[in-house]
Amino acid sequence: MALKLYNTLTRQKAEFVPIDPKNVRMYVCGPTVYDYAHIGNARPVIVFDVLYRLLRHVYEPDHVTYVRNITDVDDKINARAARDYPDLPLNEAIRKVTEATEKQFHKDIDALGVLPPTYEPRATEYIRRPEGGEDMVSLIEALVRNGHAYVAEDHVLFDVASMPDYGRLSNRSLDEMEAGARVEVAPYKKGPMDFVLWKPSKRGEPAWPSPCGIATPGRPGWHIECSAMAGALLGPVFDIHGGGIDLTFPHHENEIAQSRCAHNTPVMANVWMHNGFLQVEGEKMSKSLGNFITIRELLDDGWPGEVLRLNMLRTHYRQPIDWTKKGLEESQKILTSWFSQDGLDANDRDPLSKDFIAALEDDLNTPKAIAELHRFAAEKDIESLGAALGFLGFDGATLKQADERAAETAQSVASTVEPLIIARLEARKRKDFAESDRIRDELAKMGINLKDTKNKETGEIETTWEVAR
RNA sequence: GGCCACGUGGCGGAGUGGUGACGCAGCGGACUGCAAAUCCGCGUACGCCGGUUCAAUUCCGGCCGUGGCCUCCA
Repeated sequence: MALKLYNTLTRQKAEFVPIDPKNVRMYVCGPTVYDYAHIGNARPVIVFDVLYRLLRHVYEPDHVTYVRNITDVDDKINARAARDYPDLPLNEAIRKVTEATEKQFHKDIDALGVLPPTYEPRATEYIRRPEGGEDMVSLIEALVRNGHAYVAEDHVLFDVASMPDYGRLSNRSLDEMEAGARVEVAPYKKGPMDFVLWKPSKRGEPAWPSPCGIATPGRPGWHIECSAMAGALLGPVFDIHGGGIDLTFPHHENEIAQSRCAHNTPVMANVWMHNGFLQVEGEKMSKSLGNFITIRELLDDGWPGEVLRLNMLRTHYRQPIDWTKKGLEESQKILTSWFSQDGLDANDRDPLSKDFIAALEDDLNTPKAIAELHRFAAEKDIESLGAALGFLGFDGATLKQADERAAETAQSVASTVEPLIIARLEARKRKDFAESDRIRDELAKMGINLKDTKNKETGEIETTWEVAR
C-alpha cells in the first residue's frame, strides 16, 4: 500500500508522491522560545516525528530531510525578557530567555522519544547570512523587486492584492477576510490584509540593518523566518510542510505568499499537514483558566515521557484531543502491559507487520496502528510487538526510569513493610484470615499492594508487593 | 458576524451504504481461604430533524453543541 496523506491545500487525502524520492523534504514549524513548551506544543513534535520515521522507512533514512526550526526572534520573546530581567540590557535578557527556553525544550522533547531533525535552524541565523545564500533580507528584497512588497514608514509590507490566489490554503477570499476583520488597520498599509515583512526597532530592541535602503535598523515580521529557513535548507519547492492547525492562517498562508512570490513558483510545499487542537479535561487550555499544562510539569509529576507520547498517538493527528489524567492512566496501563510481555525487545531490526505499516501509511492512522499492537500482544506475537513499538519510538526507557524511582520509594519503606508481610504469611499459615486480611488492609492504606504467588517448586505461597502510584 | 473542523457504547477511539474494530472500565467464570495479579468469556453506540436509497451511523440539507482561525496585537 502506498503512503497517503491528507493535504490541507486540496482538502483531500491523496497518495504522496515525492518530488525526489532520493531526498524527501519536510519542514515543520517549531517553537517560539519564550516559555516552557506546553502539551499542545508537544503534539506536532510527536506527530511529525512519527511521519519522519515513516518516511525514513519508506524512502530510506538518508533520503529524508527534516527541518524543524527554533524561532528566537519575536515580540513575545522581547516582552518576556523585559519582564523577567528588568535590570539587564534587553538584548542580554533576550539571550537568557531564548537560550534557557531552547535548552528546556530539548530536555522536554527528548523525554518524548523524538528523533532529532536533520536540521534545527534558529531564525536569528537566517536574518542576514554573511556567508551568502537565502535569508530573510534577500527574500524581502526579492519581494520588493518583484512588486509583491512595498516600503512604508520604515516597514516593508507584503502587498496581498498582488497575489491572485492569496487565501487558498485557509480557503478564504480576500473579501471574506476584509469583511471579517475586526482590528484597526495601520494607516501606512495599502490593503488591510497586508502584513509586515520587516519593521523598525526601537532603541534597545534587537535590530539588524534594514533591507531596501531603510535607514532605521529593524527586525523581521512573524512569518518571514520560516520562508527563509525552508528556502535555504529545502529549496523553493519541497514536499511536506507541517504544523498546528492554528497556524494555517495567517502564518502558513503568509509563508506561502512570501515564498511563492519571491521564488515565482506555483506552490511552496506540495502537501500541507495540520495537526488538530488539544483541550484539557474538556476545556480549552488557557492561562486564565489555570489549566495550562507544560511538558515539564507532566514529567515532574512522574509521567514517563513515553506515556505522554502514547497518549498523544492514541488519537488521530487531525482529530481534537481531550487531554485528561484518566487518559494518561490508561496510556500508562497499556504501555506497561506491553513492556511486561516476556521476551519483549523494542527494536528496529525485527520485520514490521504489513497491517501495522498500512495503518500508518493511511494518513498516519496511529489509533489503528495501536490496535495492531494490541493484537500482537493478544496473539503473543512478541517480535512484531517489539518491532512496532520500536518503530513508533518506544523503547521502554522512561518506563524503566519510573520503575526505578518506584523501587527507590519501595526501598525507603521496606523496613516497615516486610515485617508486616511476614506476619501476614504466618497468620495465613495458621488460617487466621481475619488477621491476615487486617494486615493487608493496613498495608493498602499505606499505598502498598500485595500479590500472592505460589512457588512452583516448593508449593509455598510467596508475597510480592509494590507501591501504588 | 465570516470561514473551517469535530460530535460514535460508562470512558477513550478507529471505521463503514447492508456480518456492531480495538483499548480502559464494568460484569460473569477459572484460579485464590478471600482478594490482587493472570487467564477465559460477555458490548443491540453512532448529537437532533428532514431528504436520497431496497437499506444511512456512513451520502445530502437544516438545526443544535464543542473547538479553531479571522493582520504585529496584548
